Amino acid sequence: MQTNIIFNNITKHIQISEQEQQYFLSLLQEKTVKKKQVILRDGEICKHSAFIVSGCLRAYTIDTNGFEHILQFAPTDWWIADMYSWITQKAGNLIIDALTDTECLLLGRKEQEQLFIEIPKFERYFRIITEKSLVANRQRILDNLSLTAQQRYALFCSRYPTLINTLPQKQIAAYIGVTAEFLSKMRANDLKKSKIS
Amino acid sequence: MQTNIIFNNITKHIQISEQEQQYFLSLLQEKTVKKKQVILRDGEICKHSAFIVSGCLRAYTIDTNGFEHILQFAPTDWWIADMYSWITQKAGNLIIDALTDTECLLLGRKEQEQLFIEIPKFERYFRIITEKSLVANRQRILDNLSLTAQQRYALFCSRYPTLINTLPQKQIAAYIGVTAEFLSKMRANDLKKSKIS
DNA sequence: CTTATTTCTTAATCTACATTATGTTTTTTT
DNA sequence: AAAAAAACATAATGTAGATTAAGAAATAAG
Repeated sequence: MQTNIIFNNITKHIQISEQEQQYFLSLLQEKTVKKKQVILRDGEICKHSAFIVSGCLRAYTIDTNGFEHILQFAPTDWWIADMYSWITQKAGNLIIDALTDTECLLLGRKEQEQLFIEIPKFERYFRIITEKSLVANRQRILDNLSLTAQQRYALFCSRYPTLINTLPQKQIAAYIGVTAEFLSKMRANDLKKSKIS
Repeated sequence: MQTNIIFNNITKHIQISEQEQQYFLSLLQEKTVKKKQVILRDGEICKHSAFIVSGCLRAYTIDTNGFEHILQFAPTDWWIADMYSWITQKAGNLIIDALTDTECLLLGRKEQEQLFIEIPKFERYFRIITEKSLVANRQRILDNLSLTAQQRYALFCSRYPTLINTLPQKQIAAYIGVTAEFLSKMRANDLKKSKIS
């Protein structure tokens, strides 16, 4: 597995020595996940945070009517976890599964705590990426409050150009908050308009 | 100003000595804000993060149709900032103003960085509260995706019982993502139902 | 290569919530 | 205490997006 991807990510935020890299690596656990395989179920405790080396996972819920609502996609270079369950070590309500065959690196909560004690710099790393994630999530809330479905779709396309071609439309619909049928309709409209101009 | 509120908050997460308290306090700046006073405008750089000692601030945007969308309320014991602008020190897009007369403590970004160097424990404090904030924001995204307006209002009532009696309904409407008219209608319906049962 | 499964499209109908409008009550200002 | 402004309520009408349904296209599985 290509472990250099994770160090590339880390060294954008903090500097670490070869030794520190080795120690960090020793805390991680490699895992491969087959497409459609579920790695965290509703009601379970999230024991690990996963860093994606290749492939794509997703975190979502299923509502009382059986509809899926996607909180997060995690392609290469992203972390994913049920953050609530991960930090409290109580039962969560998210499901995490694989949209494609995926390779990832798992970090246990205990291992993370140990890491912060051994190499405090890593606390900075996680603080920074948590801040960035918070900023993105806050923006998404405002987008959901203030934009139409059309605008949210356009924004998704510009923000995640890679995912548009990799993911099925219904997954994107479940992320931006519309039905697959309505997304299909919007795309048909967009196409008509682009032919005119 | 009651500075013990902030230390009460901090010591829930980390232990600090009297000396460390004094140092931290020396980095803060007291500020009082009158109701309706704006402390951060759209397009400005967010120089400070504010901890609320008393009163209530809010962070919001105004869309192209002139409608307000509220990202966050900050009553006593909460931090508020334009997180994007705060961490990048670039121009942000949030407006922050006061819903009631408010007393708060301001922490500059530079001062925060200095703090992390002088007393690394504080990096832990901010990591933890950022994690908690992230969890809350992620839950709000899922709520917005999966719940009806009725359910979101009920949830707001149970989650923030204090705010319901303090804040005007139109502010709550702009937070849960409905018009003030529709919230009023929902409340009338709720009332009818509660009279029957 | 064939069948089954999943994904995507189109279209008619429906509904939760927005918009517009008008009046009332409460709060703020003078 | 009067006047102005803001907040709240009610109701008619409008619409973005949901629901239902049913066929077509693409992927996956045997």
